[in-house]
Amino acid sequence: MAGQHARKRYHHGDLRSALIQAGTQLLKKQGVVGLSLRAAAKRSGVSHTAPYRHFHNKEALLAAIAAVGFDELTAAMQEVTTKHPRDPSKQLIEAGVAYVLLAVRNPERAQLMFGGSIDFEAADEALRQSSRRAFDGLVQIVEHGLQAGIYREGDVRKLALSAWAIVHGLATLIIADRLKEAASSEEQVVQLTRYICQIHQSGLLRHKK
Amino acid sequence: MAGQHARKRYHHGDLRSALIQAGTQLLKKQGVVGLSLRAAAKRSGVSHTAPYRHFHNKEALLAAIAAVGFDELTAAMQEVTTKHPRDPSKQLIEAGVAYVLLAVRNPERAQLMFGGSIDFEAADEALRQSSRRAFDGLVQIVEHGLQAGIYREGDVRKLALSAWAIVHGLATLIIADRLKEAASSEEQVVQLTRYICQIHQSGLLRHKK
DNA sequence: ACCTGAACACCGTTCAAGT
DNA sequence: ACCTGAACACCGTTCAAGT
Repeated sequence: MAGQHARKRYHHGDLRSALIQAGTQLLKKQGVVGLSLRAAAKRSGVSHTAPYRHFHNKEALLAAIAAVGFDELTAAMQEVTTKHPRDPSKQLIEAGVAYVLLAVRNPERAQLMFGGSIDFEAADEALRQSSRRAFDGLVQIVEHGLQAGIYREGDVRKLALSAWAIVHGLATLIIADRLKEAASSEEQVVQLTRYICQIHQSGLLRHKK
Repeated sequence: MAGQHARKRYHHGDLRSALIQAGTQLLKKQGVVGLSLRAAAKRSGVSHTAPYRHFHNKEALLAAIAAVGFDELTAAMQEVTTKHPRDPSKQLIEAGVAYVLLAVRNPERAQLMFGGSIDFEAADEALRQSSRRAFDGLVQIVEHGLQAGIYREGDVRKLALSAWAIVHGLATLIIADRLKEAASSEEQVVQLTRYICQIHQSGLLRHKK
């Protein structure tokens, strides 16, 4: 009879986590539009003003949900790096694949992370760090390539930015459903991402003219 | 004394255009969040239900605003092509610059165009065409390069997609304020875009190993 | 044809009050 | 400390009714 998501104690216990979880579920099921503070509160069995004890406003909840995504992304990058040690070329390609896969597997959350609904300048320090760590993972991979002498000379961060831009663009285009025919199955997405990343990496390489 | 945006006739005359214009202004001033059907109606001097005579729902107004952006993008691409005839390499770089500049000069609208708030699959045929034409402009530029024999062999659309992804990603990152230090002035944006596009294009070129 | 006003079911946010 | 309920100023959308 009791609400399935409600807790019975007056003090919830861990409302903050419950709201993040409820928000993530709402996001997955109803999209960014269906993610409201009031709905997350209801789902957590709490009044619609309770969230304000834990989040300054709606954007703070969105930021917390996005931060989880950036942490997962950072973890995925590190996994790729350790999985292919001493092969910076493969690291870069597979980091790209990981980036795009994370997006297509949770497009609603990716839209939150990448879609511009969150003002990163004004955001929580926690979110800023989470998102920066993800980019730093990419910078390190490019750094490996530079140290191995396979890439052209240049500012590491700018070279890494070019890699970031191409996977970010691809991920964004896919989740915006702009590439329906070219990237419908996950397998197609992986193949396409590898192809695109290889073109890019070939631009990064030292070449004899 | 009369509302500055109001018209006096019972029939507005061109409410559809007025709403698109009002919406575009609201978007520029208040961001996507401030763009409501009710606010656009008020600004056009009309009741809050009048827009439904011209737009099936809110998303249809958003789509109409975005379509203007895609048409401008297509025009910018064509301008680049005619400005640098018989130089597909320069065409590709400058098309990238045009793409990114269009975004940074109207970031709110770009967020609408690229941010995933619009479901392109379900959208108006007009919007679908507008956005496809913009991509086709890029495909043509890559096609020129292939015909000139400067690029590696490959599926035109996939090669063009790689170019699309990198400028799209760069534009998206910039308007999401994720590149504050590297791209604050418009001049910096142009330089950075050229640099990134050159790396990418170098990956597209035929190379002697 | 085109527009209005009332109504409905939602929002985010604030604030005095309760436990 | 943490939570509630009422209140405010908004939304998008529908629908009978007006010109």
